[in-house]
Amino acid sequence: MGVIEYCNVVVNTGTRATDRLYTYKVPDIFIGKIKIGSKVIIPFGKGNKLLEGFVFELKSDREIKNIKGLKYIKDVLNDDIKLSRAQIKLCNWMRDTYLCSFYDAIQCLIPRGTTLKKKKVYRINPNIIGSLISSDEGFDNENKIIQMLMENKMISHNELIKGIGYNCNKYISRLLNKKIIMVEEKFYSDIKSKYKKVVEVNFDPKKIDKVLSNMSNRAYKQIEILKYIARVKRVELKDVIEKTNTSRAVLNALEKKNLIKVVDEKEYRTPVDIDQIERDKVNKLNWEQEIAYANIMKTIRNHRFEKYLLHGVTGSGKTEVYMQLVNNVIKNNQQAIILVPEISLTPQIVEKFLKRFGENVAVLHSKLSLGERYDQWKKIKNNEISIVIGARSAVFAPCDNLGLIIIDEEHESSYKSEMNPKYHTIDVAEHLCRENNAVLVLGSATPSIESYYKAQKGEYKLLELKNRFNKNPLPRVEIVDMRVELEEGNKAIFSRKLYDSMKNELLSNKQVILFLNRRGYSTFVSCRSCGYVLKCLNCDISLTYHHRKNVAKCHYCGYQREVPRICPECKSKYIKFFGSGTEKVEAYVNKLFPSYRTKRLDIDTTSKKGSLEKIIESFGKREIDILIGTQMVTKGLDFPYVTLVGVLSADITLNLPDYRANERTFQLLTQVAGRAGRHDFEGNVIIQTYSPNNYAVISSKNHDYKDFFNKEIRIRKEFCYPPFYNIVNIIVLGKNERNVIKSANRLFQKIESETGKSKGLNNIQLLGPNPAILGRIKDNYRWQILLKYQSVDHETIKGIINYICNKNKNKYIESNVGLIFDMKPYNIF
DNA sequence: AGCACGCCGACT
DNA sequence: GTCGGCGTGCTC
Repeated sequence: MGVIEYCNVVVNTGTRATDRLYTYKVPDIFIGKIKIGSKVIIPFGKGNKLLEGFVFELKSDREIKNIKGLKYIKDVLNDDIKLSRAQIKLCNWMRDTYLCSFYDAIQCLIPRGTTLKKKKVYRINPNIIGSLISSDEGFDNENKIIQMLMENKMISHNELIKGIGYNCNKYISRLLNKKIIMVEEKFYSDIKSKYKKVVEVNFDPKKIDKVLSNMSNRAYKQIEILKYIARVKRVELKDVIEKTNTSRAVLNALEKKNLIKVVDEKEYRTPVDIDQIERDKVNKLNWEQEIAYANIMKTIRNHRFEKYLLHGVTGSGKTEVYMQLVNNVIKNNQQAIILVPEISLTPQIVEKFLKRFGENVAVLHSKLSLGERYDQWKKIKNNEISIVIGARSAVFAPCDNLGLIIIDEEHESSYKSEMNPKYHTIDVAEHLCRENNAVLVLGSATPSIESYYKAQKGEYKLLELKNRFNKNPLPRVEIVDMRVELEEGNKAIFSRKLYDSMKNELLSNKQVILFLNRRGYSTFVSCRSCGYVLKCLNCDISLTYHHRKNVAKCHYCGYQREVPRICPECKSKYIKFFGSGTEKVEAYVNKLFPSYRTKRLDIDTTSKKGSLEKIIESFGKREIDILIGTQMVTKGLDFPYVTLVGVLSADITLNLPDYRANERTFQLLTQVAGRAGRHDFEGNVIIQTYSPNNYAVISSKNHDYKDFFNKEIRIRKEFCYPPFYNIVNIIVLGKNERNVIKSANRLFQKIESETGKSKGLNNIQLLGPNPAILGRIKDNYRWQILLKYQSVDHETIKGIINYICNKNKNKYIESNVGLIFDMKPYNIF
């Protein structure tokens, strides 16, 4: 191989149109310094605009076909963010898997705020600087600008506005025309590394007496410092000054005498105050935990890639298993990533890890500042931290030495990104573990149908924890048929059973959690008398009620119908859209139980920073008797005095316009029920519903996951849903509605003909093009095309979509019409 | 995205 | 005969 003189760069132009590698020549000064993954500045396009890019490949002259006409790399930013080879591999994999651009993928892997921005800076034309004085009299503002530029060599546009005012543009352009001043563009980033000054001893500390004997008697402050520094050897500057009661001047004198060294050291901003946290001891595992632990440990020790599904009932002690696995991984000098559905909703698991592992844990959460995030990234990259805990984006933590990824509550939909690229955390984690010969552990009390199916097929190794950690029984679950309540004259949202139980528990000083599920934007049409729900005949999905047109619509295939006046099933007139009215629940509870303390836990009451923690804390201290909450109460809460959980209506999730509605219901009911009776007191759960015979409701009452799985998997097969079939959603969007519709139609036809031509593709369903349910977002019209096909055909279909939509985009798509791909949609909204 | 090239109509 | 409208295509 010849000398590395060329490199292939991904350029950040901000469009998909330039989503490929561009070859640049490496100037001599950068040969050897430029690495794969380096951030570079390159000239691009006709105007040679300077842009940021990342080196994806290095090439020798022999490997480059078309050498003439190449431009040169302008700069290599070695102090900036750098991608590892593994990360570049991950980018390529993401682009291939999710049909996103290189830069979409890169954006996931680097800390936010590190993408360089540009600003205009002005300076005086150096050629005229001598002849400037006393000319141009009478132009006050122009002179003022010149004055400012004489004082500071360079001034940004913003600073000029501050000094002169918003009308400064016209003076600037006059000065530019007269060639008195010049403009140029400068790169900057929102994040700067923070440095601290550190003092180091610069003589042999053992020979301190000799050094001291050479000091003047008058230099008592210097002597003080020398004694101190000989003992500690290295200390932060501000600490020496404080401890020895001296000043910077004294240090300067010592520095001059070469007795100490003052160095800049990168300082990390630490978002968690570790000292405040008391440490926790290792708990002994019970035999079920021990089996799971030993199984996984064996693979970790062998450095083999393997995927485990840890199916453990609520309260079975999965976290303790996680922590002991992590402990072994870090002892091996490897890194571990622990993913949780949402960091703010799972403070208890985060706390457990901090108590066990202290400052070796990086907690990545959405409230970190850009600087904190950047520091954590660098710390992980430099292998100074071994454990990363965070929500889905933490899967991209730059661990070069990965041994283990744990995904807790793996069934949660928050692991699916709804931003571009619309990745699934489990897929990314799987890829990373495969590349690193690491182990992936998916944990859940209610595994997703897809994961459990994979476990059955042997793709995941299944490990089970069937008992609660402290041998407590699972709570007793009762179903209340709300149709009967209506029949017997109770039109209230509380059944008599739930009301009585609440009264009982509260009287004996216990706590109650009420769970209600509010999904404002999607309501369904149902009969309060018989429980009948309007569904799509093709898709077996609840129809969504649209207020404006008074119609019910299918989100999958676009089928729509009028809302009937009387129930087609039982002829009653109680058929209408399912009103949430959930804001009223709190008021209603207050009216029913005026002497008890009630608190609501939802997005409204927890939007303020720290308010969620506050509510949970005071609930833990039993300052609240009744906690009313949305999904937030289903996760992770672990309080001994909670003996009753009431689900106000299982129907809201049961009738989500989604093929996962039953799965979601089973998961939610099981999770929320798991909050009751975790410690010394027995737990009770009451589920109110209009569909008491639904299999999801019944299996969750019986705590029977397998029963639910067996019924659900049959329906998935029958109605052609995952895991047997896969769905792809292509969103066509743009500001011009006519162009969007035109493109969507052309795209649809092309996909139809291409998939028709491909041999061996059976049972493909193409739905659309339909306007997306949220038809207009940020001034963009959105239409969508859904493809449903057998999972085995995924690669073929992906190839066809990529060929039509990316490689030949401008043949079928109008300019300024964009495409977004969702290769595994969770929500068709 | 931007920027140049190019083909067509309006106007000095 | 020239100026400028915007559709088209490329960016190492």
